Amino acid sequence: MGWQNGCMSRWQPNTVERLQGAAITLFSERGYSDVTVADIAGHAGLTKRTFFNHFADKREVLFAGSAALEEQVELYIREAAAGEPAMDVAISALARAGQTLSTYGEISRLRQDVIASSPELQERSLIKMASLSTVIASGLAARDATLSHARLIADSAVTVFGAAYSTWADSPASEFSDHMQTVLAELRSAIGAR
Amino acid sequence: MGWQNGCMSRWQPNTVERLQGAAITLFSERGYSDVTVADIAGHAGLTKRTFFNHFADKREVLFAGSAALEEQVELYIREAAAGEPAMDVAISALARAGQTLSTYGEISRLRQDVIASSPELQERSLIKMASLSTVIASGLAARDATLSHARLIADSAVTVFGAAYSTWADSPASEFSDHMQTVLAELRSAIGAR
DNA sequence: GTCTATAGTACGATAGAC
DNA sequence: GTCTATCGTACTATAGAC
Repeated sequence: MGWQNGCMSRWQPNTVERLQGAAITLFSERGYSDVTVADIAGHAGLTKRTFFNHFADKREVLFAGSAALEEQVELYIREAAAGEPAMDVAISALARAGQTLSTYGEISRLRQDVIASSPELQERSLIKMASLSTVIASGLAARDATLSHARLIADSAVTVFGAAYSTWADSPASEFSDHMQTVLAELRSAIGAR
Repeated sequence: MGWQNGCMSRWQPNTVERLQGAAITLFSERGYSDVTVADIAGHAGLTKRTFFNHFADKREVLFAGSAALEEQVELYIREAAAGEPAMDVAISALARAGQTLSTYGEISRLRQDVIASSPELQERSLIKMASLSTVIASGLAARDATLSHARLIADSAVTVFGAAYSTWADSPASEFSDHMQTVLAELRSAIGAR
């Protein structure tokens, strides 16, 4: 057991991150359903009890960052200039908040594959995206638009975010915001040509 | 009890539709969680056993048409002209398939409100929309695009579909495809101005 | 049908940091 | 002393194997 840090803390730091890392590693190796919560906790030098102290259920370990992401997005939308078009506000808020994802790096690809392999994880992912969209829609509606218009913009921006995340996860060294802009351009040309 | 039809059938017709109608009526009156499956079945002159013969669970009664919708959309995409832009194919397939919704008429508004009132119904709705998007993406990928491009188009088209459904449900006498075109134009102007 | 493994919960105890 | 993060144990519910 490791007293790695200078002070005499009894516990290793970064509990949540260690659990996330252990979970993604084990899920990738053995598959989501063949890994127990006890396995994950043990791999991180912790117990099942502690796992559930940090995550409401087994799926949540893969979505731990989503609350922070939402908060950031909400903040960026509030900070945006008053006259800026709603779609630009939403896209750049997501692009900026998404930069934080770069701390995960290579893990993101594994995470994507794990989620793609399990219906219950895909379901949870959908819920997280919908929640993110709701946050954005509220933020935009508070600025200028009607709620239904804001929802349309928010849903579309989150669609772009999801696509950008997919391509970015395949080359996590690249800039996330570049992927956002690329996907946005792709969508614009698909929808705009008339 | 009604022997309404000329032949000597023991059962009233339109079992599924009656169950749907009963469910939406009762859900609207009492709220989703305060209505049991037995209530719904009884209201339609049937039993709980029959309900589960037609629907996998309580939620499914509100999403019974989705499989047929997917099949129609899939067909329309296969039938589309080869050179047509992917987004146009997706949008018009959804617009055409959505016309079938007009048989529900006023019920649609109630259905929307019920879904909006229950997290577990919203969750199911998300899954249905994602499934619809997957069908569209497959269809488009078979035509021309890469899968990731097809997914972007499909997700966006389904977003438009969802928004169009919301506004249409508020005035179900109007043409569904008009709502699709209106929302598409709304999105185009939000995303396109540069 | 029984049996088993696992998810998830509840309550308390412990050991440090401050 | 308080606060917080961990751990121990016992419990319920449920899904799958048999």
